[in-house]
Amino acid sequence: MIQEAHPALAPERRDRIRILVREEGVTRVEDLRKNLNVSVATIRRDLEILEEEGKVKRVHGGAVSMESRLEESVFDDKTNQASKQKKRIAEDAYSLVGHEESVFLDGGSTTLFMARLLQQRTDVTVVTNSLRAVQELSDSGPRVIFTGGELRRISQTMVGPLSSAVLEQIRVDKAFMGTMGFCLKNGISTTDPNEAYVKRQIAEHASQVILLADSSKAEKVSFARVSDWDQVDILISDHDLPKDFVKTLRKRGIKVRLL
Amino acid sequence: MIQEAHPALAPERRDRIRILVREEGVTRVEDLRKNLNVSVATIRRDLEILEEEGKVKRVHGGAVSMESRLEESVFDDKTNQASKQKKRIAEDAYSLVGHEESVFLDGGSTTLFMARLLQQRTDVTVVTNSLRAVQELSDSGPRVIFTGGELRRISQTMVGPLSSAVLEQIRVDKAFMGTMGFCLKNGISTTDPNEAYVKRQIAEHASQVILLADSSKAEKVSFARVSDWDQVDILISDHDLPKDFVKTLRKRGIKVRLL
DNA sequence: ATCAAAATCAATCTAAATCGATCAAAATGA
DNA sequence: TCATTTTGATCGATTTAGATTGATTTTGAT
Repeated sequence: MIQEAHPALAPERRDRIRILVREEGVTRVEDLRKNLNVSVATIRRDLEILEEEGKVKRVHGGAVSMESRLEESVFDDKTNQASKQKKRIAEDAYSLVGHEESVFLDGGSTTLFMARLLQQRTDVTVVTNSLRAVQELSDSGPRVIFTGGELRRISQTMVGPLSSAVLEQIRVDKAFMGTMGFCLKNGISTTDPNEAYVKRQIAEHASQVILLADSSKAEKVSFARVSDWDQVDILISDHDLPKDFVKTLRKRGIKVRLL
Repeated sequence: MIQEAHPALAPERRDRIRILVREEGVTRVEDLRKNLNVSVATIRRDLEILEEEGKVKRVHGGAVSMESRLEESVFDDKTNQASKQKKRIAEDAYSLVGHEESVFLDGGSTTLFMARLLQQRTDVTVVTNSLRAVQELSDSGPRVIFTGGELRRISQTMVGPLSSAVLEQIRVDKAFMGTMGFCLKNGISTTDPNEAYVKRQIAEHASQVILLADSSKAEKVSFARVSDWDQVDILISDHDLPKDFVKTLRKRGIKVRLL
């Protein structure tokens, strides 16, 4: 086996693959092989792992990124474990929506599943800054209030100061929020400061804040800080969440629902 | 089997097909084949899959897009004379959009054609309260500012007091407005008072108001009054507009462009 | 309306690319 | 050193794409 001077460590290589795939949208195995100077077998093994992690979707000849953009496939991908988890969380969250309540729906795939469930309801009011959520509800369903603002294409959400203009004028019973990461020490965080700002503002205008996040987001910290745990009333996650993590949160008075 | 240097991955190719079909409204198999450099058999197989996914509808000789629900009614209908007229008007209106300008796009099918044209531009800012326009521009294109508000399902626009909260904070160089009816005596009118209110507000915040309306709307009066003619700077319509109608408007200082 | 020619389609088959499983070689860490 | 993990190579199995052929649909002329 011939190795180059600086053989990348496995996780490092996988991260490079993930980024390459994300940047291209889709990438073929052969291109990755040439790029990383390893055998196709290695690439395949890496892709297999990345698929389990929900980062990419494997297709014949290569892989499609599941991060950002083209992930219209979140719905299609029924086999994906991560996707199933999100769906379960969304269903549980939906069960919390009471009669004639008003709710806020954040961007992200978990809340998108919720939007789909809310299609059946006509007694509630849904406030959202997620373009996809609005699309789900644009034919029929509840009353829909959309926060305006500037379109952030990567997340398909509306952000920025103009969103605030609308948000300042409303209150909701329950805010269902997604997140990119949450940890005990630093609270909740996401990638974009503008989005973080919108989330923070919503949290302030909601009677109850419900965080939807599968365990893969645990102990991860993103660039933009959203809020501390004292803003959160309920966390809905899954059983892979570390026990002491759950314990600590409950001690702080946060209801934790594990699915 | 002969392969070229960079054969597109199957999902990538299908996505390109989906987009090509969406952009054209309807596309023939043969055109897709030439575009993508694959055999017709492959195109057919792809269309079969896209049809299962509900993205396109297959017809003899090609496929029709099922996305952007408007295709069904408006884009589809290439033979429809009214539709052609609207497209011409939209193209003329688009030619008025200068470099780095900010424009407002109203709801309605004519402005939707404009949205489609604006997809290519990245130097402008588009403000709109039309959900469909945002959908057109959600993948790529100019900066998009969406007015928030309550979703009015029938027109797929955002209306109500919350829209105002955003509109009050912005100004545009040009506002492109559709209408349900316009007549010399009563000015411009539309069906819904909420929408009329939004239009009025936009007109006040635009340096130039450009009315897009084919001649079928002439001398029609709808329920909700939008504004008088003195608000309008340019009218783009077609040659079927009565001559004295044009004359009177020009006398009042309104530029009239007939196509 | 009817028919025939042309175009398009669906089904089948073949070749090529890709994949998954397995095993051997290499690297890693105790 | 030896055990463990990681990587690379091989080979039969699977998937995909292109070509062919007969069936179906559309078109245009009567």
